Amino acid sequence: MARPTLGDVARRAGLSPAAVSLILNNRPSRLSAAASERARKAAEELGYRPNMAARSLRTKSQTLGLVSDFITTSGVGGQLIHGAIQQARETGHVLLIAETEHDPEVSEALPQLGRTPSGPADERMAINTLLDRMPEGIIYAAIRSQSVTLPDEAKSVPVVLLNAASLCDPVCSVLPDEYSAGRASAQLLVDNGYRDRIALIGSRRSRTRDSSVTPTVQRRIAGIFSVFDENGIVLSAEQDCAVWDVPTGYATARGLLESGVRFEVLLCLNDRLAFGAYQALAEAGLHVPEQVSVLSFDDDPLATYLRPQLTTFALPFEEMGRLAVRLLLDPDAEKGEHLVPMPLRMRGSFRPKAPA
Amino acid sequence: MARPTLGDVARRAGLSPAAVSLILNNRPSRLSAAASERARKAAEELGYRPNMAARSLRTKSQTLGLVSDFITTSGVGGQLIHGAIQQARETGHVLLIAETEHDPEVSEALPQLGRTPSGPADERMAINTLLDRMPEGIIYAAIRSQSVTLPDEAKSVPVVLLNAASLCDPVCSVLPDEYSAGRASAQLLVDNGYRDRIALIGSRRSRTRDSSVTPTVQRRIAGIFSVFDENGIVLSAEQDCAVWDVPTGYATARGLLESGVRFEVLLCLNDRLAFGAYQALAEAGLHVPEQVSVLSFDDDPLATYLRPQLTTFALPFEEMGRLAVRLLLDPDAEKGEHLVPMPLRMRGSFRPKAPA
DNA sequence: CTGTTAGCGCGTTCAC
DNA sequence: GTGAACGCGCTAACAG
Repeated sequence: MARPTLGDVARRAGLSPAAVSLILNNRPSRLSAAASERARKAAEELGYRPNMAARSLRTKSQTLGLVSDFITTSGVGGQLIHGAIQQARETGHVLLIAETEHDPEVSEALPQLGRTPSGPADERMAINTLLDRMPEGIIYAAIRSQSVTLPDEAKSVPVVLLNAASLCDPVCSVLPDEYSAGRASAQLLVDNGYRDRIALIGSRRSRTRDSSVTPTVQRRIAGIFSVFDENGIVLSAEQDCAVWDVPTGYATARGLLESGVRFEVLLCLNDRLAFGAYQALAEAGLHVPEQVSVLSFDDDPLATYLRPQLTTFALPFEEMGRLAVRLLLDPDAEKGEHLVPMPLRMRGSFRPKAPA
Repeated sequence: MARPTLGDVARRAGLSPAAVSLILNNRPSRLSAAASERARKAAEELGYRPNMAARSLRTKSQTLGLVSDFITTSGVGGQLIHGAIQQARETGHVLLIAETEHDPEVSEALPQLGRTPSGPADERMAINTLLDRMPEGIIYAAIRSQSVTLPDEAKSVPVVLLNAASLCDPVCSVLPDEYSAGRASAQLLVDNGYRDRIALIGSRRSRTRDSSVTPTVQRRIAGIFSVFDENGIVLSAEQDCAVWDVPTGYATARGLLESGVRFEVLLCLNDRLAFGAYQALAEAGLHVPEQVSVLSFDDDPLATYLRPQLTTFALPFEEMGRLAVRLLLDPDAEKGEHLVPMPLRMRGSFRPKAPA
């Protein structure tokens, strides 16, 4: 009743294990067609499957490691993993997952330093636990860090950074194309007739400690302003937000409304801010999109909960997960940043400017 | 530069690999203290770590498999995985994750049958891919099925069902304690003075095809009514909902308001319904909790986005993940259902009944 | 007492 | 077509 081994198959086929191995792996050899036939038949009948643990000792393990510090956070970790699993499966690979108990406070306190050179202890531990299983490569996923420094341990196998970049190590890293999405959002306004009465919520002129905001979103902001600048557009209002969460969105939008500034478009730098803004707009009796169009980023699940649903540029987490696996398995993959487009989810909160 | 092996350590310590193995594993043996010292020192200096792939051939793999059909869904998969990883780490185990491409439509179409006896092909494939790595056990997580039938493949190692139950196989299964939570919600109303003017949104008197609703939530409903019945409480209104999503919550609550039924408490059977209800209440100019207290289930991330924040009974996914791993590793674990309490998250949407 | 050798577990690969 | 070695670690039997 135990799992059949190569030896079992060989015995049944009247061959040696070596012969069966060659046959089942389609190795070039001069084994007779009859022998091949018998071997395959025996394997089939026994339901033989090679033991990967044993095979790993000599060849590839067909296993990839994924280390992350945010599987639990914000629900998006799931999408990233989902994409990676899907892609891995296409090549018969399986994902081994570990989490670092990354203390957000610590990494927030040292934003410029990134991490200490050798990496925190538990991070090294997590990576080592994976390496012990001989993965073919490791995906290093992070949410709170722009400049990751890889622990030495990680360098013994191919590494791809997921949602993170490294300043020191020459590795592949997969990131959302924030800059292009920023540009696209501004361009969308221009193309639809909006040139003034545009308000923006969530800029980061001042330093912040909000751990939920990835440094890469600075590119989002840069993209937005690059298009506005090119078109000579000046914002009616630009509100800094220290934190990108719902209460802040509410408070900021409310402040904006009370200030008396008029605007027809509200560009929110993420969906949670937009959610808060919706609450403030509703309170003020303003209708979306009739009186105010709202545009946002992230495509958080809540974007479709809102009424009207939120038009937003999606963080392409699933596709990022897939790409990370592809890069990991591709020996010719170019080092450096690989940007994944952030697709526009056009929904009810946005409409073209009404003719004057 | 290659990873040091047991042989490397032995050579450096001037011992045989066998001796070093005995020492590093703290096996009872009569090796001298001096030899132990040397072996440990050599291992330390080389940064030796045993190769789990090789070790798996002889002993335990320290690896657990997790198969699921919903990692990607609703963001809660992450919490389940998070809990499992945490618990696994405490015993030095690592998680191997696979996803089945489970077609919701198919399983919805056959609710009574569960799954076909042998399980869908890709599910078996996923399980086999895991088994090839010799895990010590497998966690089988599902979201859309009450009565799972395990593929034969899964029976060669210990199995724990996570968020699923089986009618045919005698296995451990981990479930949220929906019945108790249902009772607790109704009891909370009673204890706070509410005996009438209670409306409920989301009951399931009629059949449904909503794939987002686990059959176990029937217990949630049963729990609620058990307490109401015990206390002779009759609902002012009870609204069926075919789907438990935001638009349905909105439409249902709106219908309720338009019907003219008066209520001081709105008991929603999940947070998405509650979210929709909030929208309808706001439109009608009703304030939460001053005029209507709202109580719900799930503790979806959006529960804290709402204003006021939603009082809700949380699905204890992280703890469920932990428990699944504990049960898997405990040879004495009792078969059958293991229920995890659903803790009350008391927030702003609920307040005791005002004295008359 | 102290430590080693030989063989196992499973699949792959090379020399014959 | 096969025997034997190998990858790595564990353990029963054996030798000093």
